[in-house]
Amino acid sequence: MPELPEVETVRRGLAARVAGRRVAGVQVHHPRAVRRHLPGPDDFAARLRGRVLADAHRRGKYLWLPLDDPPADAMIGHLGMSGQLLLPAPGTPPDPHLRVGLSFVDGAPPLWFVDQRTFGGLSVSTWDGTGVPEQIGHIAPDPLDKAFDDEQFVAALRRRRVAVKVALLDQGLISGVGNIYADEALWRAQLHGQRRSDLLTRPAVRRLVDHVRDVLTEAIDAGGTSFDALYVDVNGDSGWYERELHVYGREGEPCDRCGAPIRREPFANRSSFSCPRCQPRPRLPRASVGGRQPAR
DNA sequence: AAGCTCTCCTGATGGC
DNA sequence: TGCCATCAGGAGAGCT
Repeated sequence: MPELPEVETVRRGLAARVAGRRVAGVQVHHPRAVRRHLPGPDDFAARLRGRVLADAHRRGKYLWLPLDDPPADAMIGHLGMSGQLLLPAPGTPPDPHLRVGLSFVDGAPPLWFVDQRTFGGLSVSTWDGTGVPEQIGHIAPDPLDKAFDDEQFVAALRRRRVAVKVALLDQGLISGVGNIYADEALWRAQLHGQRRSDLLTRPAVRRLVDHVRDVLTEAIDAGGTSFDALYVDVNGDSGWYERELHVYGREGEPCDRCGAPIRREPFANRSSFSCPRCQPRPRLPRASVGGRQPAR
């Protein structure tokens, strides 16, 4: 599940091995993979052909590769749930989930966008070389970005009136955090995800941000050591998951802090994992947040 | 208008 | 054995 650390691992691989290469050809095998490129697959291919992919940037879970010679625009990538950007060694068998392939003029390994579930995608967006490309302008800075302002985030979160986990997953408020790292950060901060954002104290939110940053940083370090340069295991059985996760996917196992069995609860059509003792549920069931009261 | 629900997609898994 | 339901989940469209 690519969240910020997995995407950062991919970015580093692209920066090291793709930057500077000139695109020879583009094959779009599945139009859905370029659905965010509104002019369509042919236009997508035409805008890349002959251009140089220069460098690799990231904000949150989005990647972009500036297009050079001449410098203008950028190719944007999002891995969604199951996307991979791969540089297959010669002789690698074709992948059944190959959606887009880029070949390069120097005969270097092609760049494959492989995506089983096609939640991710590629596109070309206008970019003037400053800030972020137009298409991802609505994405907030991530907490590892110099542009991220802790106090501004603390204030913005407390202005909202939502479950704190909803705020952590809102990419317009703070980017890069997904379901797994949200649960891990909340466990570290000893907060239940349904705590209301507007009722948290400033110091509590500051602590939470620090935990988010720690979790992401530690995950990048682990990803860097246990994954190949460009391969992120979408099945989630990387070393990091086994070794470091405290709550996610650990229902029934003892809390590493207090020993209570980890609980799993439904959350917005998915699951949340937490410690029932370290992270007590808020007393009032979400007041006006979350809509419907139970029928009576 | 902020907050919430729904939808996109495929493969693994479990119940009957 | 085989079929169906459920789950995984990022993000944006659309509704209230």
